[in-house]
Amino acid sequence: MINSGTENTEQRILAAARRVFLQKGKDGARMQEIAQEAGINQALLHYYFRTKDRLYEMVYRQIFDQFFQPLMPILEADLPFDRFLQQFIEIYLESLRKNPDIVHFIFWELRRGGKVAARQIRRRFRSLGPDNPLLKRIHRAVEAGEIRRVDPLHFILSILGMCIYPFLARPIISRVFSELDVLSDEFLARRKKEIFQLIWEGIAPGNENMEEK
Amino acid sequence: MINSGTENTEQRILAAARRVFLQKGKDGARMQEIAQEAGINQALLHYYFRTKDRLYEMVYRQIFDQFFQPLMPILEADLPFDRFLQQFIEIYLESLRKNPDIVHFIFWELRRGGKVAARQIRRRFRSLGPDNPLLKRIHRAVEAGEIRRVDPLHFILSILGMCIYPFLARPIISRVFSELDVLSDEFLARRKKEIFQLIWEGIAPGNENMEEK
DNA sequence: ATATCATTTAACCAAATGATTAAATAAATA
DNA sequence: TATTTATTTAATCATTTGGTTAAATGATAT
Repeated sequence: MINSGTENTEQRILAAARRVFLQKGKDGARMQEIAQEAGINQALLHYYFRTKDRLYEMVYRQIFDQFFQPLMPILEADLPFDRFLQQFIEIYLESLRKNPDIVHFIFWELRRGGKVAARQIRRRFRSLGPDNPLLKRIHRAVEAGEIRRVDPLHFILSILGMCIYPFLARPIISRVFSELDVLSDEFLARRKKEIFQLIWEGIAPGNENMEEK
Repeated sequence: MINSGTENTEQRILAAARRVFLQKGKDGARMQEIAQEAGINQALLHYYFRTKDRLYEMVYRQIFDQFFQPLMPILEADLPFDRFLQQFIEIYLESLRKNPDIVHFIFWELRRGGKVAARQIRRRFRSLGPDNPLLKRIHRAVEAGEIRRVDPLHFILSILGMCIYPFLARPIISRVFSELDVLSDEFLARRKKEIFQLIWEGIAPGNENMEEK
């Protein structure tokens, strides 16, 4: 019982719900508003998804997967670590740029999501934790002497924190530095460079001799 | 017309409201719940604060100021930059540990807070942006050759990102790495060390000769 | 043409929500 | 003691919210 009309409507609802949930969170989103956003009446929302909880869970799952995507292509490309790191940062920043609304939602709903969030974490337990491919890649780099000895988990937290924070702080940055747009090419190109450079060579004076590739 | 009884009640309400707003956000918080948390009846909430919006704005302001405190003591201490940086990281992490609930709330409500958030940002415009003491300290360090040339703003974003991210990701970390407690002494001591080391010397192989102070 | 599913409208439901009210009592102050 | 302010209770209010209903119409498949 799948036809293009029905599937189109369902997708339309999901897309609308996504927009509203990302903006308002679950608590702040209204079913009537989602219906309006999707261009349908509210009864149809319930026809397709029954309850707000169900709709929310479906949307949450999509968003969760999108945010915690493991970026497998570059993880499998077997690049030297410095090239790998540069590409990781670039792709990660670009992904955040394409979906700037997600970061605020993700962390808030991690806290608020209760069972829903717990379910998604459980579903992705291994790939987020013990079998995290990024963890493994870093561990390999340490063992192979590509980078000095670091704690892989802490290293990941550092990289991700540096990539994500400007997007979280964007509402402030755009107001107090009026010429700065976190989503602009300039800012992100600079961001990519500063992150990589900081990670690779640190800031101690005298660490500046690195040749650009 | 300020007496200890009244002020006590007002503070009690504010403290309760803070706990509930931090946990549920503005949208999810209920006046009846706040009243219960404060051990009063709901009518008194309105007697003191009139509306949910007003109560929220007062609480938001407190929390905002707390989160964006400029840590003036160490900024004024005129330490060498590496010592300064170590202390900044330590104090910042400790501050986050004392108020782990704030981070999720702050960034979500930056997005959701609308006029309220805008007002607070405007109020703190200069100290967050153009006159940011941390920006100045970094700029001075660059000019004095204490550290290599970096973009001060990007550098701040990196430091803050690295400090804040584990707290944001805590709901995940605690589930997928069951032995890890972000708020524990061990984790934070390690975090402090890894952040400083990464910032100071980077990860390129061969950057490992730094003596511990 | 018939049957089934998708969609709409408008009204309705039950519960929850922020807020108010009236009256009484408790506490603080002069 | 008298007055004023703080606090309580229980009920109420108006509105909103997620969800339901009945009937009709539109779209699709056979």
